Amino acid sequence: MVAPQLLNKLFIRNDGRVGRIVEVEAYTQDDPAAHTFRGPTKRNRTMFGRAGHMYVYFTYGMHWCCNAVCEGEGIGAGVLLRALEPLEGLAPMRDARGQGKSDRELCNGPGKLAQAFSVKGEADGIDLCDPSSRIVIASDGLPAPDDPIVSRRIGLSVSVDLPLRWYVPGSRYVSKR
DNA sequence: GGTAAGATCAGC
DNA sequence: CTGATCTTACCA
Repeated sequence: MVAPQLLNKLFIRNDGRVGRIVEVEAYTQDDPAAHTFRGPTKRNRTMFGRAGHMYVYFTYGMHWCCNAVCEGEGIGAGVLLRALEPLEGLAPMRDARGQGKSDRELCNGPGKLAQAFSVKGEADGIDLCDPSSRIVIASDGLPAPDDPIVSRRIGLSVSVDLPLRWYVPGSRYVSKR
């Protein structure tokens, strides 16, 4: 399972916005809660593509969410980025999120971090491992925690009990404890 | 062509 | 706890 390996990696936009990934959830194709459960559709097709690309989807009529595709071509699996610790570019994040937001409120939720980084549908499918991409995931040397907290995922109506959510112990930037 | 539900968030 | 808001996917 690669999901917890994304913890402590950096989510970087090439305009200077940088956040550290502190919370993730995993979705595999055999999981009824995953968008890929019933096979490829127009929306989820990038999750059936190459690993390391970004799957961006729109939900609840107003929110975008970012995922890292995790399995090889033909297998629909990914990791939802649920929260970041904002490190750089807090001003443009606040411009996107609304003034008056505390540091903690900028990226402590999947819809919030997408908004903070101005990620929308156009970003679907970009290669997060290609240094020339607008958005990448990279390491600054800080390894993933060896004692990540595991819990149930959030906001689901099926597969409610699977332990597929991980977050950095002690981080005050997770969406929920 | 109609519709129910949704990997959420902000405000009361 | 509830309302907002609208796309997607499934069914007829």
